[in-house]
Amino acid sequence: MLEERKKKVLQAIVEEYINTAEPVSSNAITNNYGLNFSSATIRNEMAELEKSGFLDKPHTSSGRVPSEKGYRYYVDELLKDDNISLEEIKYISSKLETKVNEIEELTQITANTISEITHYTAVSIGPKPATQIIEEIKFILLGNRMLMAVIMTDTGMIRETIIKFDEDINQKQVDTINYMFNNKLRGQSIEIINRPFEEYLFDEMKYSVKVIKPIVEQIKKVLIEDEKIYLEGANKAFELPEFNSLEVAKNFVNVLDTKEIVADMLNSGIAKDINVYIGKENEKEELKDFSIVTFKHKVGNKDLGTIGIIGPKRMNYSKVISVMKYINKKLKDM
Amino acid sequence: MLEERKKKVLQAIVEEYINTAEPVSSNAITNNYGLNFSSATIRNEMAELEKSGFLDKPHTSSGRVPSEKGYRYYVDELLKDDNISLEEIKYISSKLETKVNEIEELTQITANTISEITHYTAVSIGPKPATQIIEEIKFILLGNRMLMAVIMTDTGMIRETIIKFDEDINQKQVDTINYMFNNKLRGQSIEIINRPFEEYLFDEMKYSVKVIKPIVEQIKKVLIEDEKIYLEGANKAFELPEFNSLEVAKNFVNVLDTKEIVADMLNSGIAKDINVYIGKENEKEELKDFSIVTFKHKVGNKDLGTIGIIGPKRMNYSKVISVMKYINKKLKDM
DNA sequence: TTTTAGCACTCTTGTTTTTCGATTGCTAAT
DNA sequence: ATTAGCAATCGAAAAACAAGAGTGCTAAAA
Repeated sequence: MLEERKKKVLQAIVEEYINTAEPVSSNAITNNYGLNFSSATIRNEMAELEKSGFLDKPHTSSGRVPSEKGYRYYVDELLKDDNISLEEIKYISSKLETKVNEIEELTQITANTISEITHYTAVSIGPKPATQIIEEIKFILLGNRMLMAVIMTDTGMIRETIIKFDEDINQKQVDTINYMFNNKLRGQSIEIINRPFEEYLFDEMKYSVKVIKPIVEQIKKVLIEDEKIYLEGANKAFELPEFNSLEVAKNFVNVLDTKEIVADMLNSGIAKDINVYIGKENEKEELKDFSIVTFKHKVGNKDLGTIGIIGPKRMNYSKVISVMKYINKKLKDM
Repeated sequence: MLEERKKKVLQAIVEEYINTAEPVSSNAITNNYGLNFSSATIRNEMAELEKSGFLDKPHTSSGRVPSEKGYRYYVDELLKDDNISLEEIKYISSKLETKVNEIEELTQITANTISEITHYTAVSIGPKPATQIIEEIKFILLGNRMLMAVIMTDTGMIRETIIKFDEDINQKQVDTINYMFNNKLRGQSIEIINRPFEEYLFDEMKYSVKVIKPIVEQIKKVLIEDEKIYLEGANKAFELPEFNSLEVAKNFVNVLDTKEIVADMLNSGIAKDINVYIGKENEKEELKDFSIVTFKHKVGNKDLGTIGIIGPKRMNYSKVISVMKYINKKLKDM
């Protein structure tokens, strides 16, 4: 679609801009990026790239800046995804070999690793409840009026929650509850918990609404409503020049502080393992000044959690995507 | 120590500055705050207050700003701690009446409430491990190679963690572990876990290092190393004019991102229920531009968690302290 | 003795003007 | 098709200026 030289010019401008955060002049990329032409020639190419929407110009007499279309073309067609050094590979390996006890811990460590290598802020979230199957559920009596429920799913996720009662319960009752719930829930999708709780009542009606209802409600809360979101390296963003704008900085803090935005950001884009959203491509208005790269940690069809990198549109896509691809391979091997 | 009128002037300047964030001129406080004097008189007082270190002047021809000494005097001597409205009281009550299952949840809700009412950022941390007594510890077998340990303490804190093994364990073994650990740990301070793990070995040596060691290590990790910190309303700070300075904003995000700073900030100052640290009074260099007010949630001598408010030195101490005092009373009644 | 009116002086803030330099687009030569 | 050359454009930084807010001091008033 673009001639070879135009591609080179676009790539040069994107990469130069990613490095410098300054509008790129025709002079800056001549005799570089394999562009052995005079600045005048480059200028002509730049003018045409601007006309077709790949570049923007902050003002008449300034250099060029990639437009969102420009970034998109770069990401889709020009970017190299082997931008990862031996040291980085070693570092990743050492981090991922940490012994973890739970799947969500691994997702967190991965997010932390990506953040450290790319110097962008990372957020992570556990697997989506809807896709998970309940493998076992255990009730443990704590004291006389407290029950802990531990739910294990097929993805290796373990969630626990505490339920308090107004009256004493004994071990025999707990055994029955254990049996009842496992009978109803084992092998079912987590979503089943959304059904009216009456369904959990036994015919015998031994265990009344008083006992069953709070259990179901609490399990629902912890499994479906309470999406745990982890944040890594929020302060890293403040080193970037785009954060000299109060407006942008404020917006950023706001986004990270709003759970719903982050959750949405991570949950959109189911298609691929790695998804890139550039500026206004993001559904959420609040993210229009940022780029997001999400990475779905999957094994087969099983969703094990999602990690997102949030940074300026002038993000080092090549580095981020390279690291994610490498980690993806690494995790699949584990 | 200060004459009555000087106190009034100081108070007026502190409160005016808290409201406006602008240096306070002699004119601004005449015929106000009970100061029915001409601006010239006030000017003389201000000059003397400055000489004795209670006020600062950004430059020769500007109004006055409280110094840290000024704020300190205000907090210690002048501040009113009944700065709380009926609506606020109602709101607090409704929030604190939420049914919680765990002590740390209550601390979080309290932090959230304080943050919402004062519009400052709140951080919270659970009770200090050192002060807690282990009441019970339960081990639950999950699958064949995983153990969940649930530890309950006298403060109502419940912590759970998962331990993975390389080989199968059976229920009988779990029962023994249960018995062993409760035997050793029940009624002891959490700190006991810091002792060399060999002490947990039975004479019979039935359960080898292989089993005991990972359990002790994991419990140690979750109880002592892993201080859970919660953050409420980080974005609120960005509404304040002092955060227009990139420097300050950056510092702030950095502080909140560094667990150790926050933990230290919350753990210092054991003396009173409510502690105020103004600017450089904070031990940590990073906090020198901020004021911290911490609130220790205690029942008797038992530490149940700490909540901290972080904001500009120009903090509304009166509001913050009033709210905390009210909440303190309210919590004690529960 | 205390308070206040009056005024010169200081310093910040905001605005306008000027300067400087980077970069472009176009034209004409290569 | 490429490039050298150059006028034109615009922003960013510096300089110059004006306005205003506030002080400190002095001398008069209470």
